[in-house]
Amino acid sequence: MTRRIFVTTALPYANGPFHIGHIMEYIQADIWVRFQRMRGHQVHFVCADDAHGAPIMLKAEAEGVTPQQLVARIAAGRPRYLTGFHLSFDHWYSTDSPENTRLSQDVYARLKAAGLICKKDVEQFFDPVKAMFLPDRYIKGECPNCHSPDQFGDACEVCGTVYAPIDLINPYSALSGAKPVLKSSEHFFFRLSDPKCVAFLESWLAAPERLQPQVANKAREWLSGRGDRALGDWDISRDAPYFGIPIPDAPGKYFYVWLDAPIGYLAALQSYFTTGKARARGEARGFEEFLAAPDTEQIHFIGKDIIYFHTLFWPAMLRFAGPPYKVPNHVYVHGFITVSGEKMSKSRGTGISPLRYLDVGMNAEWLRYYIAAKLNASVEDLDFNPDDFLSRVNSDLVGKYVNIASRAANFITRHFGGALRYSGDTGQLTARAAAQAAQVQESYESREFGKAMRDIMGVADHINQEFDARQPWVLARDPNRAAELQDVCSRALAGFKLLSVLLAPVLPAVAERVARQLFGLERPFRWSDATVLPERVNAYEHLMTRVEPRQLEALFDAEMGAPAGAGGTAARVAAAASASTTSAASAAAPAGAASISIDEFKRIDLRVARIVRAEAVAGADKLLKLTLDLGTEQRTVFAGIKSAYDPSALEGRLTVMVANLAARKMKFGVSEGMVLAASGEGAGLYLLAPDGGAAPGMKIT
RNA sequence: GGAAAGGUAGCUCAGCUGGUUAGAGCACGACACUCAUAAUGUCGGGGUCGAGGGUUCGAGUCCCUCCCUUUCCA
Repeated sequence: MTRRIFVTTALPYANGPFHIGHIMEYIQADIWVRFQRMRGHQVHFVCADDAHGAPIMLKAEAEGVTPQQLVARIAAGRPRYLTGFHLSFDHWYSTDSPENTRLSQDVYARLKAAGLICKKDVEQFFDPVKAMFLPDRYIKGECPNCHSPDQFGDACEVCGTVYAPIDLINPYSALSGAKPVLKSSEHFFFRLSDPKCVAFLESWLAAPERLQPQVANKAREWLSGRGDRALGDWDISRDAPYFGIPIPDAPGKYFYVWLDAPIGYLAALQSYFTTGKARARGEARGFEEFLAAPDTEQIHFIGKDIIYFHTLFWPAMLRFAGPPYKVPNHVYVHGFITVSGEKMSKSRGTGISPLRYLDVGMNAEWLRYYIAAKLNASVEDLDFNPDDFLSRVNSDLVGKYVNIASRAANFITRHFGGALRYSGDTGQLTARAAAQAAQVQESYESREFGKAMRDIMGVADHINQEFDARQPWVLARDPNRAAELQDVCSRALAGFKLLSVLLAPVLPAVAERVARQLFGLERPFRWSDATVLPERVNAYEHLMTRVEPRQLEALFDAEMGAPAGAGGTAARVAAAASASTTSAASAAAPAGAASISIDEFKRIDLRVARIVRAEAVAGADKLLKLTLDLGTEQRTVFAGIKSAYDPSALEGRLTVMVANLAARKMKFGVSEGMVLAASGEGAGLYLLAPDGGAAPGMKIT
């Protein structure tokens, strides 16, 4: 039976380019989608830019453009990523669209008719200069707990206390600097706490297989909260000025961006239908009929940071809006991606830049494979480790997989003109392939991609072993054993075809080249090709190059300029990152980008350190290897100060180091921080030193 | 503070409902091989499965306590 599947990824907020977290989510969903399509199922894979909300409005204002212009500019940059990483979305749309306006207002009207909308007065901070209510992130002030200055209105970044903006001491507007005043306004609420909502969600969450167990548990926890953790109603309105969708019959009121963002999934789907693309995919029904159909599977891939919205608000909205709206069949949640074990910090950088990855000439399919190899169906985080990436991609993809075609096809081309021929019984061969394909199929279906990749590489190992055992290079020297040689190579190439089919969801471009060029098919692989023995091959052309360490260096090095005296100890920028839709926390950059706040400065752990040993580095003309004593520990730091200092003159001196700089592997060893030095236009480097009396380990504030 | 997930070889990770000497890949060492853009094969070293208790004939796998990491608390 052909499944009809409507798949989305989380809508990315349109205030900036994609980061590696977005790309990871899209790759995960894309692999699953391609797998389903290969199985012959009908998949409609859509996404959209999440365009509304205060951060975009304010960012546009700061840039002197309209929000629409800002969003259009961001949207214009999307295709490069989508094609670059082989992401097979059928349609990419925007929440700032007529479809979304109509759908959002429709859903709202239905919820209102169902008695699930209520109004309450809310007292909020108001910026008298900008004449607008301030979101929490745009109010700053002194933390009521630890008294750190310049903290955001929702939580203190220094001590971690969570509070309301009203609790801040000496609050000020991050937009105008003005002192905000409390002002009351009528807000609209979605009555999530209504008993019928709660009852519905309890049963929805209880459906087996609908959600990962951890996710369902988390949602249940929220649902059954007591006391101050009790389930609250959801504030869905914002006052003008606001970039969003107007609430019908409520002048000056707009839907909160999170109300219309998930509805954007449906708006994108509708636009996809009206542009005729759904028909092209073989869907004859109209948008509403498709959406309402019981056999339509609605599946959302999201990051773990937006579980609340997708497992409580979203299904409840859909359920009580009624047909044609239908609740999601599955919400599949993934963790974050970290880089070298560190998470991203928005104030420190954005991790691996996906565009830079492409620009330095790295192959998108390497990343797709690497991510697939480390993904499973749980909500766990995934780490991008450069060394691991290098060895994994090179040995699995080039050494094991691609190599099979290379070593076997050459014999066939040279000795048999491309013809494959199998001696003896091939039933066992196809039966084994069928069993292996079935196992991998199950892993793809359940999003256990790591297991799928392990199993596939196990198959590749097997093929290599059998090939080796029969020593075709020896057979090739004996004309009497030609049939044997042909059999060995044919079996290896049948195996290679099997592998290519199994890897096709992950490596779509390579698989298509294999299908068309090597095996002469006139279409890409289908899943059923896995067990069809090939009959001939064309001359082998190389399919994939190895990852060069140099490329990884280029990927990371240029992320940040190397500060003077640091000998290139630029931090390997960490990246966590979910591909989330609007986060209430996504604040706009403060005007005057060059300045940083005190809390950003405080992230840098500067310490007094004693240089206990300084030595020249063999083979490096600028570097000195320093051993620094921090009082409690010793660090090795490579510093580019050889031109200015004689090593022996440094020993015993006190200086200042950055103690929390991510360790960086250099040619000569690992540098665990950097020392600070001054330099001007000309030659000359001047190491910083504290006044007398300072001791190693002291913090510089 | 409340809650969740995780802590298994140098690295990245498998280990389902408890059952023989704890597995894979990479890295490392030795050997073999030479068809392959130095790929492949064989063998090997290496882990008191975060710590400590407990249940059990038997625990990485269940229970308790603690430590560490990450995350969520709209």
